[in-house]
This record gives sequence, C-alpha cells and structure tokens, in this order.
Amino acid sequence: MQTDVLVAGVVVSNAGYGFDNEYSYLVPEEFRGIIKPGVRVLVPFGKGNRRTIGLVTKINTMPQAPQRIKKLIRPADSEPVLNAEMLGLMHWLKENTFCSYFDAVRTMVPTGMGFKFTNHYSLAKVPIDYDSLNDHERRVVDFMAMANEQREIDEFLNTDEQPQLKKTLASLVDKGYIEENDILKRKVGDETIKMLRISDSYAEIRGSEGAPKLTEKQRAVIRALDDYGCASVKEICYMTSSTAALIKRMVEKGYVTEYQSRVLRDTIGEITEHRDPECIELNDEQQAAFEGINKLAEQGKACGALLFGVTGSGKTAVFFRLIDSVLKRGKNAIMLVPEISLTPQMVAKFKTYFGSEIAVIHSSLSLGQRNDEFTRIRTGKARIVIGTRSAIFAPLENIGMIIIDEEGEHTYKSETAPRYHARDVAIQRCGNHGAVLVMASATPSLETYYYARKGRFSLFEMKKRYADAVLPKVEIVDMSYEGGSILSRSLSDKLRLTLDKGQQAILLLNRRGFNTYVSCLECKKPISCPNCSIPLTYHKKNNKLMCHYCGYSMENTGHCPDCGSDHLHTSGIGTQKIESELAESFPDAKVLRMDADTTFSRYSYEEGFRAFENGEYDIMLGTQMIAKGLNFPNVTLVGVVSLDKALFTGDFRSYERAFSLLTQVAGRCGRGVIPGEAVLQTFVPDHFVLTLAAKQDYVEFYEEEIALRKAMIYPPFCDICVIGFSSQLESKAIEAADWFTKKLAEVVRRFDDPIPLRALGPAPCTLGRINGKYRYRLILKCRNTPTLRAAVSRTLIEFYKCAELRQASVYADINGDIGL
DNA sequence: AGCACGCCGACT
DNA sequence: GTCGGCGTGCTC
Repeated sequence: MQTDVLVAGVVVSNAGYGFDNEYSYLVPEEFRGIIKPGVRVLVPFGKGNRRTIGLVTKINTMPQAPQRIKKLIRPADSEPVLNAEMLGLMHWLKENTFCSYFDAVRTMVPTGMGFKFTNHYSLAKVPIDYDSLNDHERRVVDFMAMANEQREIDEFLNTDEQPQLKKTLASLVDKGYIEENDILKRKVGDETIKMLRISDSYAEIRGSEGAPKLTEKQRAVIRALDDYGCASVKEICYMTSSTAALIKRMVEKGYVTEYQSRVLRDTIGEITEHRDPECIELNDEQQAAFEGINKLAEQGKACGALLFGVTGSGKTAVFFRLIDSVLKRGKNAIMLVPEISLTPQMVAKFKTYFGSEIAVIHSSLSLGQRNDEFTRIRTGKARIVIGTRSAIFAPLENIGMIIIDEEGEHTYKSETAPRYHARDVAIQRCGNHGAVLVMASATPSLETYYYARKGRFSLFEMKKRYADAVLPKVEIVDMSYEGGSILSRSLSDKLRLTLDKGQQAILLLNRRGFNTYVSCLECKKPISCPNCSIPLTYHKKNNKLMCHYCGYSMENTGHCPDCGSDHLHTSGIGTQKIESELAESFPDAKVLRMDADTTFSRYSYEEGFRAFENGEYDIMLGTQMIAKGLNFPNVTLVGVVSLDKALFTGDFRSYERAFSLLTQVAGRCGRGVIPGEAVLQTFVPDHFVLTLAAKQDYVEFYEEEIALRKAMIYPPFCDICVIGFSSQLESKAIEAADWFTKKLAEVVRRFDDPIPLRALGPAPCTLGRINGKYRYRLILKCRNTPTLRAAVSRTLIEFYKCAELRQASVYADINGDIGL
C-alpha cells in the first residue's frame, strides 16, 4: 500500500499583502520529521520559481498530492523558530493589523536569525554538446570552464547587474550543464552604530608634501573629526551636511577609518550584589496593590489590572515583589518598558534581585546578543524578559504575568507593519497562558482607565509619593504679557535663584533648531522644504536650513531661494536659540542641550544624562525626549518654555499626550529632599489640560477628556481605522484614496449584516507632503469587529490587484494615531 | 514585487 | 517573418 504524502502549508517572505496566502508544498520524503510547523524552508515561488524563504505553518497528510503543487526544496532550520502559540499570534497579527504573514514572522523572530542568500552556479560534470548552445550560453560555459575560483564565477554571473543573464542561466540549468546551489547564510553584521575617526595613515601624511588633495566636503569631514576626535557617521553627515556616500568614498580612499561602536549595554556585566526581592519593604498602599494583584495572579485566569500610581509612588518595588511571587509559583514573567527607561541602571537593579534569570531585549542589542537572549528564553534559561515593545513576542512559555510599565506611552504602538499595540498582543498572550496583565502608569491611556473604571480591569491606586515627597509647585505663566521674550520674567528669576543655590534646572520645548522659520518678506512665505510641506528650520551650528522630516538641508545664504531677495525675517524659537539666549543671560551656567541633533546615538543620550546627574551641567535644555527618564535629585526647577503646539496637533489623542507630557515634566523635579518648582509658559493659560496637569490631577483630566470623547465619538466609544495613501504623484494619491473609499463602500454593502461605519474623508494629511510623497487619508469611525476587518482586508487585497494604483501605496491602521 | 505570456509595431 | 516593446495577470 502506498503511504500518504506530506503537504506543508507555507507562508513566503516576499509575498505582498495582495497575494499573501498559506501556499501548499509537497514535502520530500527525506525531510519527513524535520519539516514541522514553525520551521523555515526554502521554496520555489512564482513564475520563475525563484528561491524564497518561507515558514511552515501546518502539515497535512493526504492520500495523494494535489496537482499544481510544487515541492519544497529543503528546510532552513533544524528546530522550529516559532512554537504553536507564536504561530497563533502570527495569524492574529495578520488578521488584526493588515500585515503579511511574513511581516509578522519577522517581528517575532530576531533579525539576526534572518537569512541572506546567494546562488552559486557550477559546471555540471557532464559532456557538453556545444552545437545545442547559443552564443550567450557558450560564452558562459567557456568562462566557467576556465575559472579557477568560485568567486570569479560569482562575479561574472552577477545577475543583479545583468538581468539578461538570468535567461541564459535558466536554460543551461534546464539542459543540465550547470548546477545551481543555493547557499543559505545566517545574516551577519551588527546593528551597532558606525563610528568614524581619522585613519592612522592619513594622520601621518597630512600636511606633508605627498598628502592627497581633498575636496571641500572632504576637508569639512576631516575638520569635524579634528574637533570631535571621533563621531558617528550620522553625526558627521549632520555637521558637514554630506552624504553617507561621500563618507564611504573617504573610507575607501583610506582617509578615515570606520569602526563599529560597541553598545553601552554590555557594560552591565557581572552581578556584584545579590538581594532577595522579598526583603523589599512596601508601604501600606504598595502592600495593598501587591496583595491584590498577586491574588489575581494566583487564580491562574487571564485578567487585567491597572496599577494607577502617581509619579514617585514606588511602582517598581511592587513589580519586583510581584515577579518574585510569580517565579516562586513556577511561572515566568514579561515586563515591558518604554525605550527611554530601559537604562543600564534599571537592568542592573533587576540583576541584583533576579540574577541571571533575566533576559533583556532591546533595539540596540547587537544581533549576536539578541540571538543569545532569544535562545536563552526559548530554552527556559531565562524566566524574566525585560524589554521594549517587541519583547512582547519573547518565546517565553508558562507566562504568569505581563507587566506594561508606563502603559500610556505611545511607543507601545508600532507605526510600521505590523502595526500592533503591545497591549493588545499582551492581552492575547495573557489569554493563552491564563496570566495577569498589569498595566502601570500615573497617566494611563484614556481607554485603559475607562475600562478599569467600568470593571473590565481591576483598579489599584497608589496616591502617596515615595517618602512623602511633595508635589512641585507649578506656576502657569501667560506669555501674552511677556512682551515677546522667550523666557518669562518669572522663569528667568527662578532660574537665577536655582543657579545661585547650586541646584539644577531642566528646560523643555518641542522645537529643535534655532529659529523655526526663515520667511521671505518679498514672497511673504517661509522658506520651505522642496520635498515636504513644512518650513525649513534654521540651524545655527552648521548655518543650514534643514527639514526635520526628510533631512533635506541647504546653505543659509541670506537670500530667498525663490526670488533672491535678502529681505528675510526669522521667527520662532528652537532649542539652539534658547541655548544662545541662555549663554547671554546666564554666562556662568553650563548648559547641556539634548535633542535629536545632539543625541544621534543612544550612547550620547545616556552619556548626557549621566553627566547632568553628576553635576557637570547646571541646565539641561531639550525637546520632549528629556521629559522622561531618570530622576535627578538636584533638579529643583523645570521650565516648559513652550509646548502649546503639542496641544493642537489635530490628533484626537493630542490632549492626552500633552497632559501626560506636562505631568511627567512637572514630576521630574523635587525628587530629592528639596521641594521643586515648575513653570509652564503658554498662550492658553486657562486650558484645562494645563491647569489640571499643573495640579497633577489625572482623574479630573480624565473626566473632562472622556466627556469630549463621548460627545465627539472617539475611542473608547468607537474604534478608529485610518487608511493612509501616499504617492510621488498627487493625482495618484487622490485617485487611490477615492478608489479605496468607493470600493470599501461596495464591499461593505455586500455583507449581510450592516457594519456600523462612518467615513471621514478622504482628505489630505496635515503634512500633505513628506519626502516627496503626497499623503492622503481616510478615517473610519467603526467597531473593530471581524466583519469590519474582513471588509478592510478585502478592499486592501482588491487595491493591490488593481494595476492602475501601482504608483500609490496604502496602509490600514486600527486605533493608531491619526497622525500628521 | 517579479516574472511570463501575449499581442502589436519596426526592422532584417 | 522575428525581435522586443510593455500591458495584464498570477504566484501552491
């Protein structure tokens, strides 16, 4: 009797959303037992049977192979890289975030485990009948016969540069004269930052007779390196407004040396001290929260809890005790933190309590480190996973608890495919494991607080600040009466006082650069980016006008690029402008500027914080990136120079964001023994977001905001699905948006059940053009149901099939940002 | 996306 | 007649 055949369901890596399916492949007999769900495989795909990486999702046995089925080539892993739970999550991600299967696979499997793959061709050991070959074929065969090394052949047969070779090769393979060998390689190379320094050889000969003549730009690079000693490629590009290509040339010529900078994180090293988490003392509020949540966890049923604790109420201590308790019951835990708070200090603290049982997953780990952590988790060596958003996919088994710290942070939402929210994935996983989801924050997302109030999540509150530290006194200054100066009298006076006392201050605003705009008085408009619909920002340091969205930069010539007029007027305030203002008013103060221009790498970021903490600076000045992060005991004054723009971004979450930001900023000071003060400068002093943030009154803010959401119908009273369109051509973007809107209506009409749906738009995005691409969007107020998702998915697939729309791209995002 | 098939015009 | 342009449609 004939045995059954094995057929594998495979998702492939280069399938677009429009044709992303589980494809069936026949499993060759010799791979029976190796090919399992979760194993990656090499398969022929498409008309040309191109070798493609895929992932096995299921195995079926059937009496007979269906026709039109191809054979998979071979496995690429010896062990599955995804377990059954992860495969489930893959399906969930596709269904809920409109990504392709492999987009989901890529986020769950560390990048270091990706494949890169090359084709090698070699001459088959068979006699060749030259008469049956055409000229091209003969030339190829002749070359291959003469070549000494595989390398030569590879170079000769570079099909990327000469696509016409593909046919010839395919034909020769067909005739059996050439063999095709796919070499599958694990991706190597690191995600560490590329650093530059002047090369030893150039340093030796520079200035001498035989020194090579450098171009203007090249000299600028050398000059910058003289100033800084070493710098990252990105930094150099910024300072000299050159491109990566120029740097590459200089490396090739041997003027500069490129090297990989090790990431700070592996300095954590050995565990110096070990402490028992059970010895952590909790105050009565902490104890109550701990006992309450722990009780939930003991039930072994999936549920959610919101730990709503004011800044400084000691949430971390509760986490440690909870995790300890989870481990002692033989279960494992995941803790998610926002990027910014995953500092070496924090990890070190975890190590003190839990030793080598922790694994850290972080975007700036090297590929090797990431792989190691992944394996440690999968093999059960690590039982606690700490990490940022993507750590929610850690292949941890037997999960007892998932903690999301600072739950309201927007970094938990991915803005690229798959566009998931870590909280939603966490809910899925808690369901799979019967685990507790603990969401902790002083400013939780409105949705989460709403659900906690309604009883879907348990609510635990901690209102006392640690060691009875008092809330900072917050003063709101109306800038309408300050005569147009940047720093109000009040803020200046307080700054002076703080400096005189030898204490530190933090100043915050949401604009980097020097002046926000340079306007031409002749054209009566600001000088704008040629690729994006926003004005360019003046940067004093390199005397450039720069675009913060696409990186475009131009020399500040003092003339309008359109009309040539020199009647230019600068306005607006950026971090650099305040920096120079401070240098004038407070010449004795050492100022640390922290924004995207000074902190290219995580390294300089942490360096900056550390230097500030050590008292090397008096004032830290920056964009909102400094609002979070470490506690500085010596900071007694926080000044918000201007954040009004954050209130009115056009996103329904802008109040929530601004409130959370302001609350956190104000909470930054007075962490030590000395009470702190905060000054909020604004043109809308009576705005409820400001007055309530000043009082640190989240609950009152919630009441106001939830009423607005209800009245306007926004989440949590509905779901928002944004469909975004972009194209190089504005007409195509509009066409795409209109086509989609019409098609969706048609698809929806065909469903039996009516779908509650209200479409706003399509309309241009707030930033109508970025990076040369025109952007439109359609906003759907809806209910996130399987039917709605099916309708959107169907329309997306139709969209991709439509040839006229090829020049436009589209995405769908449920409950993400409406964005700019 | 990428590749093949197929149906038209230009050239040997 | 054949070579090659790109419009159309499919991917197990």
